[in-house]
Amino acid sequence: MDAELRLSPLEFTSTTDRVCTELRRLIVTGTLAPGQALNEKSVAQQLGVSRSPVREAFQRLVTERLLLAERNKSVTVKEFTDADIQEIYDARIAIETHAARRIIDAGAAAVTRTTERLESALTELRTQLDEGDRLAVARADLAFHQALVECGGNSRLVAAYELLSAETVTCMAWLENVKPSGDELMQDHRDFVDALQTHDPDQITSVISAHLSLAESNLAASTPAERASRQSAVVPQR
Amino acid sequence: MDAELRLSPLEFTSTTDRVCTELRRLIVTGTLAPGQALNEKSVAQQLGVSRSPVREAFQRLVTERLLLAERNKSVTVKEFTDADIQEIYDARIAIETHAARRIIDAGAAAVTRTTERLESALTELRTQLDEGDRLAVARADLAFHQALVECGGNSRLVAAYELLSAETVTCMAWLENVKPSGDELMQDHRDFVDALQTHDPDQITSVISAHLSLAESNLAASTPAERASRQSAVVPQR
DNA sequence: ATGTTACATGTTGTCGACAATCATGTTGCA
DNA sequence: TGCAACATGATTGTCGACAACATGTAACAT
Repeated sequence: MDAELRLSPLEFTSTTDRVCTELRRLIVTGTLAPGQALNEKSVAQQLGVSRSPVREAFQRLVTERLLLAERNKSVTVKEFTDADIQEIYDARIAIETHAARRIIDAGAAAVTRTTERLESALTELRTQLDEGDRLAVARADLAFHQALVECGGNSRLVAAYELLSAETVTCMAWLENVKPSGDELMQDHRDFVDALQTHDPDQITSVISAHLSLAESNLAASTPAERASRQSAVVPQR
Repeated sequence: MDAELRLSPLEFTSTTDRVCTELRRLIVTGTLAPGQALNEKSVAQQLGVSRSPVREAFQRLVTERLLLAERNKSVTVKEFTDADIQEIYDARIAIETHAARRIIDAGAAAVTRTTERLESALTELRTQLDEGDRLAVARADLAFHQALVECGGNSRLVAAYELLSAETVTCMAWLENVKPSGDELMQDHRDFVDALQTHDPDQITSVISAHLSLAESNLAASTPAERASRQSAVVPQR
């Protein structure tokens, strides 16, 4: 009967999921300004859905720390202080160093496998650097680090790290990051990979700490990016 | 005028918050069985609220990994496998060791302050041990570790650790934990505090790893707790 | 007896509406 | 002119209703 036409897996995604994804995108790309209040009705109308899924998406994004909720007040896009940036990078150090140690503990094969993934992430980073899109570079950078954490094999730490990644990108989107040159950035990540291959936990730990501390100070030293251009496209309705 | 009756700070908590708190309590105490399906209407009726706040609470608890959601299916209470337990304790090691290192980095004053908090947590643990309530002991144990993480000063890691704590308690509530004797447990935590006072990062790191690895194997070796008694009090409506 | 179809029931996903709360601007009065 | 009280409008919190979906049961055909 149905021998020939083998159909696709066919995947549905809930409305809440899509709202969530879209809002997350708008936040991490900086399209929605920090501190920006999000009107439920307005967001719902512009996305063409009702308020229920929007509210549920808000709930999720609040626990993801991208939105801030206060009773009887509109949720607002989270604003990041210097202290936040410090915390984010500190937490990233905690998770990355742990992942690296676990990978080394797991033996040479695990290190090799990780190295391959990191190399491929590096290639992507180089591509994006040549491309020139600031945010795409930031995402490729983060993808590199995320690959390391994933190789650590702890899904809970991966989840925690994803939240930190989203926060990091959000910060970068709103601060004119005093980025090192592309070559410097690449070299810095190469050192990272090399350190992993020494199989020395303390070595890789100090390299990670140094790498992230540097990135943190680069970010903290940045100035707020003016962007009257892409003014919040999802709220003005007043 | 209003000199005499000075009123309270007066705090309101949203319905969603209360639903969330109540469900969390039922889950971590094991009143709700792992795998148990939660009917929205039934839960709403029994809590005396409508489905909206219940659904929003579900959203939060899903991101807290206490509930599991599937499209067009009832959310279910998360079930934990041995792999989960392994992950949870591994993640706890990552966060606790990092916190300890940061506390030591912060200097002698920070270590002293931390020690005081840990001592007070130990006193509470002793009290609960004498009391004899298994779950209360587990909570006191977790409170000790949580105090350490809080002293680390990174609110994001504290938040991540709270999720892990809740998962840990849930596991303990459902497994007949082969607990060491009260004295052993106390001594183990005392060693923990002593290690911190050496101000040696590697020392405290290995003690934490050993402590949590031991706790993990105790938990993993446990047998599922039969509890026909306190059968799920919030769902039967059929 | 077995497998399939159609139906019946219950549950989730989504929506619009109402009540409670908050923000704002205006009026009244000292 | 300044402050307080009020009126007004908008926004959130909560609710009940309906549609879409999934599951279990009965009828039917092979």
